[in-house]
Amino acid sequence: MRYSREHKQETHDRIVKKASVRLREKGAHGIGVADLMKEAGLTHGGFYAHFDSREALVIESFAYAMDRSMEHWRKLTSEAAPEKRLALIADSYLCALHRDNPGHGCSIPSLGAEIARESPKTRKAFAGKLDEMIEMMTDYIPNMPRKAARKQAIATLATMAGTMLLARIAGSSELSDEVLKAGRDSALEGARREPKAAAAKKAREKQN
Amino acid sequence: MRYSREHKQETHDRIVKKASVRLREKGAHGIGVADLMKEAGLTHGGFYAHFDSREALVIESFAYAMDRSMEHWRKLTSEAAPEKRLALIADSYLCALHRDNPGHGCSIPSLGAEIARESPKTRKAFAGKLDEMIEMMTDYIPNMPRKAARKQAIATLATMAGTMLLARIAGSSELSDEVLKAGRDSALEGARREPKAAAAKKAREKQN
DNA sequence: TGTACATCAGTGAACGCGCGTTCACTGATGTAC
DNA sequence: TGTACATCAGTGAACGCGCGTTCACTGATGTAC
Repeated sequence: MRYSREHKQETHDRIVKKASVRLREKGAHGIGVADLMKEAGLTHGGFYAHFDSREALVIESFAYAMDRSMEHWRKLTSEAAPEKRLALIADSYLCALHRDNPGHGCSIPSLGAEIARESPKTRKAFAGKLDEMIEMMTDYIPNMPRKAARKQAIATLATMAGTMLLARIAGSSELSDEVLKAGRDSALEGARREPKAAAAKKAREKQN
Repeated sequence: MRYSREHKQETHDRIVKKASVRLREKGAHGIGVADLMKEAGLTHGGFYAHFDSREALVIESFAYAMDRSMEHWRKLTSEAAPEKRLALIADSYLCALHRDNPGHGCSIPSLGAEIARESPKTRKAFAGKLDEMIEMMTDYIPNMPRKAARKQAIATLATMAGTMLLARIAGSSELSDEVLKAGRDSALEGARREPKAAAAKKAREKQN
């Protein structure tokens, strides 16, 4: 190798990083290879030294974005009490800052629909990251049997993503703020109430 | 006019109707003018006798689709007891048939993200229909002050749209069925429990 | 240490293609007489 | 009723443009000696 061993990897990572922002902003088909390369300070010709196709970049970019979301959640919750973690995530997700900056936000509301229409390969890559995200949220729901917690995690994530989608359709209007607020209050409802099984278990533990 | 008075309008409506299906299936940018006209049994040249631009067709098509969704809900609930209406809508929304046939389903999960990125004109048209839909769902939540009902309607719609989005990302896998089920059980939670204010009002009414 | 050579990340012109849009034309149909 | 004319929804070739992809080339850098 002529360039230092890390050089190519660094460039590759820079392209993915910049692309992940612009793709979330403009949509999976909303920006071309030439512009994406320009974002990384390069010309379009070099693209295929790094990726087999445009679609390959799309896959890497949204996987990167999903990883950043999960990393963000991890940091956000690392020092919080277990029962407060899910609320921290939901509140930081359902805010105007996230709504107005899709480029640095969750890929599900910004790219989900388009990715679901892509090739099975692309869709499955997204589905895998989705499952990771669900598993992560499940870990943040304490005092519930795993199965019930996972169900609640899915419902909360769906409410979060759906609320963000509606809020972005509404723009940054009064309606949009109303939507965000309604979603925020609703997202955690299921997790807040302690289900019977968990309550019973807790009671048993107290007795011992 | 040479052709019968209704002829042009009929053709126009046919284009919109067919386009609304294909656009929901393929995305707001996923199919071209020529193919959309072919769907209606026409050639692309005649397009601009009916629409100012491709974007104008997109606006008409999703408005048509949103109206069809609301009409469907109206029929679905017309003969049901008031307290069962929301559940009927949520159950018919969160089924595999809807997931697997985006072309005949709700525009929010299929077109929402793309429309949110379009021109203000397009986005506002969508936002208007969204508000109509919220108002309609609010009417289907009985025994609640209007304001609380509207909040619940937004939350339920967000959960429905978000669940469908996640389910489509997951394809038609086991995960996808799990997502649909979790969303179905969660969508109505808020509406099922009677809030204090409504309960108090009911009690007062009983007393009189 | 200095020089000649090899490598390969990155360049930029070029490719075929499909897109949204325009436009001169057609021909079926309604109207005038 | 029949005929000549006017209209205009629809046709299909053509337009400029931007896209994803290819490819011959460049030149900065690492390596061999």
